Amino acid sequence: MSSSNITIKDVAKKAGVSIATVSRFLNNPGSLKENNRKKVEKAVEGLDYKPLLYARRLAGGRINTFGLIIPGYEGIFYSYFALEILRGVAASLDREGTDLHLHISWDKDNFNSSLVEGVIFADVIENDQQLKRLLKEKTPLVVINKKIENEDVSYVAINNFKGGYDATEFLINHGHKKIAHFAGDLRVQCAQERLDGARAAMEKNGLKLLPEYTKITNFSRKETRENMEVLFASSNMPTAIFCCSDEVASEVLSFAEEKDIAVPESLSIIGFDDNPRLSYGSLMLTTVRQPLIEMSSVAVRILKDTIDKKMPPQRVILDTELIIRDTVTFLKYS
Amino acid sequence: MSSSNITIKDVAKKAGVSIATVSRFLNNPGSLKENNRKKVEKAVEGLDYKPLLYARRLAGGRINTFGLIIPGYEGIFYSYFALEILRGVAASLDREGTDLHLHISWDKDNFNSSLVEGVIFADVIENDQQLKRLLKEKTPLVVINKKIENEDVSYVAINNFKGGYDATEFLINHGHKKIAHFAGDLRVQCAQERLDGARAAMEKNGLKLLPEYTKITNFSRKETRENMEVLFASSNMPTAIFCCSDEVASEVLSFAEEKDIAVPESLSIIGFDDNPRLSYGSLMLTTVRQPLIEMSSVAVRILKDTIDKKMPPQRVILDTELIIRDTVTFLKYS
DNA sequence: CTGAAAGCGCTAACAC
DNA sequence: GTGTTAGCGCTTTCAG
Repeated sequence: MSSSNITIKDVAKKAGVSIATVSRFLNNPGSLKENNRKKVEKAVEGLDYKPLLYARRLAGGRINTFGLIIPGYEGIFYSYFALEILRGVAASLDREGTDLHLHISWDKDNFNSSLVEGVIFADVIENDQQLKRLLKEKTPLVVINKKIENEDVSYVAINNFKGGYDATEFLINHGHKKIAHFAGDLRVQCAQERLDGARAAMEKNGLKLLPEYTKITNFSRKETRENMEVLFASSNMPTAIFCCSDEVASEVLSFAEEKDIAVPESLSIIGFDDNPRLSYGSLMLTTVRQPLIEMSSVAVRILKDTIDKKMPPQRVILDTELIIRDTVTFLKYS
Repeated sequence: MSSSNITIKDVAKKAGVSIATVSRFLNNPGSLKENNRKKVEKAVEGLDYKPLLYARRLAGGRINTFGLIIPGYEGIFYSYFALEILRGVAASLDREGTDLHLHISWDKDNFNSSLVEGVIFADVIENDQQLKRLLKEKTPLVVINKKIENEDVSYVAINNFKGGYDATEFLINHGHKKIAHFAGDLRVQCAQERLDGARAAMEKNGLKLLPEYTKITNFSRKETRENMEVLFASSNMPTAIFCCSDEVASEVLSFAEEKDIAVPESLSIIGFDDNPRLSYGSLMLTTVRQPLIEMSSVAVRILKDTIDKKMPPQRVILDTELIIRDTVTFLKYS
């Protein structure tokens, strides 16, 4: 229905060769005699012929398309993280002349890998089964943002633990002791790791991350606000908050503004992401940068290598970077 | 290589029926006898069978995938427009259980439609040939953001002329006469239409959009700045600028801040897009909102209708809305 | 309602 | 180098 109807046969007839020769022209032009190559080339162009990729694929050929699976998990598709990964992957693939098949994955696991040559997971959240299935089907794949240790699979992630550690220690070095952490959904690996890092930094410095200062926001603005309200109502506000994401930090910032809590004088804040939305204006967020674009391009590179060169799974961990801006200050001893 | 290897044959054997029956089960389960349906169902689940979509497609079946083509045109993939269309289309398709095949289109026209059932163009910029080709191939398609009048093709666009007109008239109604327009690349239809609208509003009110106040920014921050510098160096600054995009308006805003030009007191500004990035903070941008998400979902619906119900091409024009915020004020007569 | 069989357009042995 | 031919896994007549 949606094809131009000209097939390899038409090209063969017009060029006066067999369909096998046309196929060879398509896949390995160098193997043709100059003379034939020209004839076929002319025929292909004259007919504006494009091979039917699914037929090619069925016969064992390449289709030059990678899949990108983004977990349906809450608002992740609207998160800075997901969009940036999407951008990065799309840009990298574009450079390679590969197309992108995007799949938002809910609980159904209805992704059919037959339309792609390999798959990139933008994190794995509650879709481990899907990952396992694709692995079993021998689909070449690479996971971004989650370290999968119990399977033989490529991943590219960041050192969330160190990111959390550094941010928290930075706060401690500024004299803070009453430090809170607004964590993400702890079922999400990076959230747990950031929390672990924060906790480790506290303990390393003879402090403790108090339970009443450890709040689960699930990366959500709404839950962030609820937690801020609880904290604010208590008579025991922390002097600094390390947040699991810039989005969460942004909500803390708004809350502080509403309640006239001076930032950073009365409350220091650190985010996580380096979302450009929060890097300009009169109060720029101090945050932990994660190299999302680089993660994407590394993932694409790895996937290409596993497909083209049948390279074994690779595991890459990239570093975060603390970006120091306006929202942290030395604690005033009053 | 990336398939689970279980085919319709295996299912048929396990269920004790013919492959034709399995095929029927897949496409129209209602046509089977209760008894057989159950047997096949059990076999499919037991084997974790997923049909190979390319084989299905080759045999004439459905694959449930739409293509989205975004022009490679400069930084469009990084624009608010493109990302929002992408989001909107992805969200709509997700609701329908349809997958998305994303293609960034450069000058090569190497998009192969055989992997999709229909195509959505996020604007058409210097890839008219591609559009024509797909049309010739009878690929079901719909164009977003460009009115294609000389072909029989569906589109969903907005009334850019009216958007430009309203914005400019709003400025005029605030006493402005020295109004500038920072236009986009005029080869892009919406840019031309916004300019036309601005010009019409001026003339309707006995004014004229002066050549020296009509600047081509090509939607780029850099060119916006260059134009601002020229304007600023001249002794004849406008009192208001209507910009072709929020991005451009944002650059004007930055420039004004740097040069201590008070906004809106000395310079009123209107953008176009309603990019949320500029809708908060201490100075919120007055702008023309275009319903990008709605455009996306309408496009998806039209495409589905043309494929499923073979509906004829549809043309939809949505309205813009002037969002009044902080950056326009009445001109002070000094 | 079900089975047999003929392709869909292409690639990949296998001969020549 | 090139042509012939046998499938790839599925849908779809066509009989029964």
